[in-house]
Amino acid sequence: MSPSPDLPKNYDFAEVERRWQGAWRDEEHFFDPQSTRPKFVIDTPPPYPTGTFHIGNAFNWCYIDFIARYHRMLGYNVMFPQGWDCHGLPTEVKVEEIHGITKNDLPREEFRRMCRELTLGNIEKMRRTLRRMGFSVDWSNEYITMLPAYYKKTQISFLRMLAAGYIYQSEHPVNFCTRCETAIAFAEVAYEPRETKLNYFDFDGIEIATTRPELLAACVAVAVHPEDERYRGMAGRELIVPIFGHRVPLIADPAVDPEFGSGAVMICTFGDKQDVHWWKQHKLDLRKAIDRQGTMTSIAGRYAGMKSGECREAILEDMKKEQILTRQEPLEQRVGTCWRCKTPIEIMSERQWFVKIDREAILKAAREIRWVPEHMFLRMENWIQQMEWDWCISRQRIFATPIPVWFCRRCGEMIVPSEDELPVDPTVDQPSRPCPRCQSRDFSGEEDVLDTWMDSSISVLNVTGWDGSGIPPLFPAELRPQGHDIIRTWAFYTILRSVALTGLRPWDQILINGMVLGEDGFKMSKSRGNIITPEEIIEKHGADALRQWAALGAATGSDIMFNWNDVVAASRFQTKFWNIARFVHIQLKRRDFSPDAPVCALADRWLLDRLSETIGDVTSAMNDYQFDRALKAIREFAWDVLADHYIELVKGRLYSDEPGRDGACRALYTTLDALCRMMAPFCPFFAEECYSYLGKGSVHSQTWPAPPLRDPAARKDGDLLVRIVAELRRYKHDRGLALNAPMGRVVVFSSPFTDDGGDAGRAVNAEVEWHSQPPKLEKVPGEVQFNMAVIGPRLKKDARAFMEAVRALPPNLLENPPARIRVGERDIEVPEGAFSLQFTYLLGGEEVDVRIVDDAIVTIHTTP
RNA sequence: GGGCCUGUGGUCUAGUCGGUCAUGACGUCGCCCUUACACGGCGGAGGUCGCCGGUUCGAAUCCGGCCGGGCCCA
Repeated sequence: MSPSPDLPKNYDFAEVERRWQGAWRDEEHFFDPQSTRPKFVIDTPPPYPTGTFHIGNAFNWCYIDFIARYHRMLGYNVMFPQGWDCHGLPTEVKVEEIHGITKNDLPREEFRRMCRELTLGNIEKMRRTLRRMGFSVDWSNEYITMLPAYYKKTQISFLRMLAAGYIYQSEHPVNFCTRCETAIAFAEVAYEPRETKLNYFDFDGIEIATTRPELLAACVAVAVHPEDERYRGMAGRELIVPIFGHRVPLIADPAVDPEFGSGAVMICTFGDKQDVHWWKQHKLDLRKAIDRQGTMTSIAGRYAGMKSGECREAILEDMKKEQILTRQEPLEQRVGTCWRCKTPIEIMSERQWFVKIDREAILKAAREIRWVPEHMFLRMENWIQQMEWDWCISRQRIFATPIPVWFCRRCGEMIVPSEDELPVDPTVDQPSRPCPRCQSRDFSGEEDVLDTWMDSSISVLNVTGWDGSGIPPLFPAELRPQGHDIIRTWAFYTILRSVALTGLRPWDQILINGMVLGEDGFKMSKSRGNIITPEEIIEKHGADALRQWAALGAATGSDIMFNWNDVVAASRFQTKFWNIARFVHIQLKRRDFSPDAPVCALADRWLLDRLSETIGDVTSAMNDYQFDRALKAIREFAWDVLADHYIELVKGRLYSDEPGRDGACRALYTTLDALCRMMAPFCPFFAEECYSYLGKGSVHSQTWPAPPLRDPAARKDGDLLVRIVAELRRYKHDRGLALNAPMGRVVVFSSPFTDDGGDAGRAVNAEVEWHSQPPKLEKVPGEVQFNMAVIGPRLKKDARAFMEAVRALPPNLLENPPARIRVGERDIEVPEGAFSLQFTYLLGGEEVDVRIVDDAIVTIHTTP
């Protein structure tokens, strides 16, 4: 308790944050596999290593770090791992850009090496931001999905699911991006509004409306609604496709909307998802008119070789020539596009790999997880329930985990490596044994690679120690923190994979955070120019201030608008608190005090009771992940209760050498200690710096504070004391008196207590006397105040009539209420505390001002 | 078109399993440089709690409808 240096006058966040960042050791945050303490494993989202850790990441990580630090203080063995989800198209594109090449110019392995190199550099940049933010990441559990140690596990998971029958390959319609030349999953399809033309043309006597004339060559049927009078009896007929001349059936299907266009629709393979339905249902032909590059195929006849867009124009032109195009009208529609490059997706039938989706099992596991906020579960539920196709996991890319499979060139047999041979790249490596069926050694390796979600959806298995079999030792994890934008992807796929590989839910709880919006209320984007980087904020106000913004800017789960004001307010709070700490430190040092001194003064016991209440509030808010409430409670307590009320009240006592001084010192010490601990998860640098002056080591190795004292009587009396002092200050303010100006004699008539240890008098610079007996004042009755919290529940319908009856009572009865009162035709019992009569008081003879504070009467004798 | 969320003083925001006086921050106005802090203190002004209707003694809070915003999906 004898840290000697005083706190500097100003808090220099830049110096302090730099110093502590350098002083803290990574080992302090390592998960301890040997420990017997309860575990708390967090399945941290592995970000995509773009090279910048943006503010949305920072926001998400703030929540995680609050939780990690809080749980460590509660005694948990916390794992806060950091992963990097490396594979994927953006890096491929970036590498092509940097080196001025296309991926097909180089051997696959060479291209991958370039991608890995870029990614490692990006990861290093992002690590720096993570450290600068003060995140207590467990770097001993870092993982990088593109490295063999990790993607080996991805391959094992693939083989396990393949063996278990979860994975199959099949020719099936998939979403396909012709620019990226790869299949994509539904989760990767973004819908965008586009203006297009609805073209009406004559189709062998029937008018058809279509937005995709270029697919005419792929037309396999025409459909009408079975009840549509216009086409009564025509189902089953054959029609000749204009321009191309092949024959297609006219079918009836209730899914056709008779109101749309002409009520007749052409079914192509494939224009949209509905076409796929009809194609399956009616067992129609398959005609591929567009290839993987978006070029028309040979079945498009004279249009073959054109890009689909050119083909559309050419066909419309030819329709005009043949005079079958009857009209065109503009149409607003939502087009499915590739979420990376915004190219409209095509639905194509391709041989692809799929993962079976077991809706019921996934839903069951999802229900076992505690969703915070609860309503986010509905998004998962809706997504699961409307899934129609299995998950397409194969991609035609390069920088990704290879699908570890070969095919025998002679007999077609599929060959998989044994698990101890992994990882493999089947385009480079060869099977270790000949084909089991035909003994051939001539193989072709699978060139398709895995969807990146196949990597990241086993993040939880990886961090919980999965070795490829059974249930990992730390499984399930305690918490998955993530944004609501990836519920249908990362959360969904992870649950799916955990169920498939372990039969269990992946986590006990999932905490969903909102999105960060720019100051203008829109999502941050380059095109809007409303991007703010974490570095920019840290530079101006420090990491702690940014962290406080994250905690306080929005209720958990809500989207949060970035707001400089909140950051500035956070740094002001730090300044305020710094001064509180400085004041306390000066007082503790000024004169020795006994750490065992009894805390008996009313104000001191009151402070400790309020502190205890605050600790309780903050604790329960933390347990519910209500960081805004938690930090708000801390701030309000520190600023209002401690600084503005308590310290103002006991200043005089602290300046004195009275014995009561020790009690105040103890109360302050206890309070400062507890506040530093509660702030530690939110602003780790600042809390550490303040705490260091207490000379008790790092605040981050302390336990979460326990309430020091519950004293309901002191609480009640102290509230009154504080209110009386506030009233006296207001009185001075109203009179134009300086707050420290002498104000003569004040007499407080209050029955609850008569001893404040002299605090009030010193605080308002007056001679304050306390009396338990009421003064001999002339009472003048005033307003009746009703307590609706009592009256409402007891009297319900009669409340209004009751209040009218009370108001009508004569003054003497109002002062001493009768047990029953006549309301209309009935006698009604008067509930206790139903109302109270306000009085104004006059003290005969002497000229005094009277103020009423709750039940206390305060007389102010301006002429002593 | 469907699902979920949301609409609170000039701005942002808390509160939404009903209880008189609606939270806080920023801004704004007035007074005060009181030996921790003017990045402070004290006090004030400012709100039909989106609109309409219903339930209730009582609605920001519950119910219905309408209007606006967001997210996810068709």
